[in-house]
Amino acid sequence: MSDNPPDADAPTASDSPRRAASLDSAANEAIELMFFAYRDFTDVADRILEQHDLGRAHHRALYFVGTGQDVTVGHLLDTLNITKQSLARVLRRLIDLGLVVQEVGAVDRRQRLLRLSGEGDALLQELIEAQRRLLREAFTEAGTERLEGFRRVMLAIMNEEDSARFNRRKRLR
Amino acid sequence: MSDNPPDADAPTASDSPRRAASLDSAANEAIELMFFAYRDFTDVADRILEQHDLGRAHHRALYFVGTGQDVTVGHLLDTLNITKQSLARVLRRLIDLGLVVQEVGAVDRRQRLLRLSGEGDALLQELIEAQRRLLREAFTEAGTERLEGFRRVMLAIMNEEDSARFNRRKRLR
DNA sequence: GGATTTATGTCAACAGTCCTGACATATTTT
DNA sequence: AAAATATGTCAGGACTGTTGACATAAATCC
Repeated sequence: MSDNPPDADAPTASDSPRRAASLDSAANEAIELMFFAYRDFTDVADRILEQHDLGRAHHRALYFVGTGQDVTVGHLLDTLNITKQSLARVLRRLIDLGLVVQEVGAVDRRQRLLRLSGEGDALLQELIEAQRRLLREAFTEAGTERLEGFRRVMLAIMNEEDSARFNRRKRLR
Repeated sequence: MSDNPPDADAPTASDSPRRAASLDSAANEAIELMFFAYRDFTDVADRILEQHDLGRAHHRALYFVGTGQDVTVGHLLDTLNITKQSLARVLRRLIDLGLVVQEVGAVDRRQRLLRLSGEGDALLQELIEAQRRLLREAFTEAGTERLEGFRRVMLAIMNEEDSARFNRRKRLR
C-alpha cells in the first residue's frame, strides 16, 4: 500500500515487515506469560484430580458435560477436538466411576445425552472453585479495572471457531 | 475484622463466604478463556512442530535453551518442572538432530551448557514468530491500551515461584 | 420399504510425554 | 578420602492422543 513511508521510524501496521517494536516485545513477554500462567492455572486442578486418580482429559470432559445443556458425544468431540477413541476411553472411566450418566436422546434415539451424577457434579464444582479462587484472587491483585483488558485480549487470541464456540456457550448460560 | 457488616448486600472480601458475584462470574468466564486461548496459542506452534516431527516438549526445551544464558540441564529441569528422565529423552532427540549442542561447563566441568545450533535457532525463531504474530494481532484487535490489563492479570495468575522465575528471566534479557 | 447416512461404540496398535526407582560416572566440595 | 552434586541411563508403567477397521442402531432419503 505505502512504499517509502513518509516517516521510516514510525510504527507500521502489524503485518508490515517493519513492525512496531513495542508490540513485538510485548508479544515476546506474553509468550512466557501464557506458558507460566496456564501451567499454574492447571496445577490447582491437577492437585485435586490426583486425589481421585483422574487426569486432565477427565477434567475437560467433566467440565463440558457439566456446564453444557443436552451434551451429546458428538458435541463433546466438537468441543474438545479429539478423536472418538480418545474420548471413549475417558468417558468410559467417568461412567464406570458413576460420575457421568448417559440417557438415550428423546428426539434422536441414536444420541446419548450426557449429564453428571451428584457425585460428578460435586467433583466438578470442587475443580471449578479451585480455579475460580485462583482467578478471583488474581483479578483482585491486578485490580478489577484491568479485567476487561484481560478478557478482550484473551478473546482476541482465540481463533474464529473457538470464539464462536465460546460465545455460543455463553449465550446458553 | 468486621463482623456484622453494615451492608449485608455489599461485595465482600474475596475470601469471604459471601463473595462478589461479578468476580465469580468473571472467573467462571475466564476458566473458558484460559482453555480456548491457550489451545489456539499452542496450535500455531504445533502446526510448525508437526512438520519437523517434534512435540511440545521439544518446543519448550528449545525455547528455554534458546532464550536463556548459560543454560544447564539443571536450570532446564527447574524451569520445566519435569524429571531428569523426561528431559533426557527430549534433549537426546534435539541433540541428535543437531538443533542443540552441549559444551562442558568452563567453571564447573560437571555441567553441560546447552545452546542452540544455527539450525536450532532458525526453528526456534520460526516458532516464536508464529506465536508472536498471533499475539501481536490479538493486541491490535483488542486495542493496545488493554495490553497492560492482560499483563497484570496474567502475572497475578502465576504463583510466587513462577513469577519470580519470570522476573528473573526478564531481568537477564 | 430398502438403501444410505449418521451417532455411537469398540478392538488393536502405535507414539509422545510424563512418572518412579535404581544405578553409574565424573567432578566438586567438605 | 568421603560425601555431595550434575548428569546420564536402563527398565517399566500410566495417561492421552493418533490411525484404521468394523459393528450396531436409528434416522433420513428416494
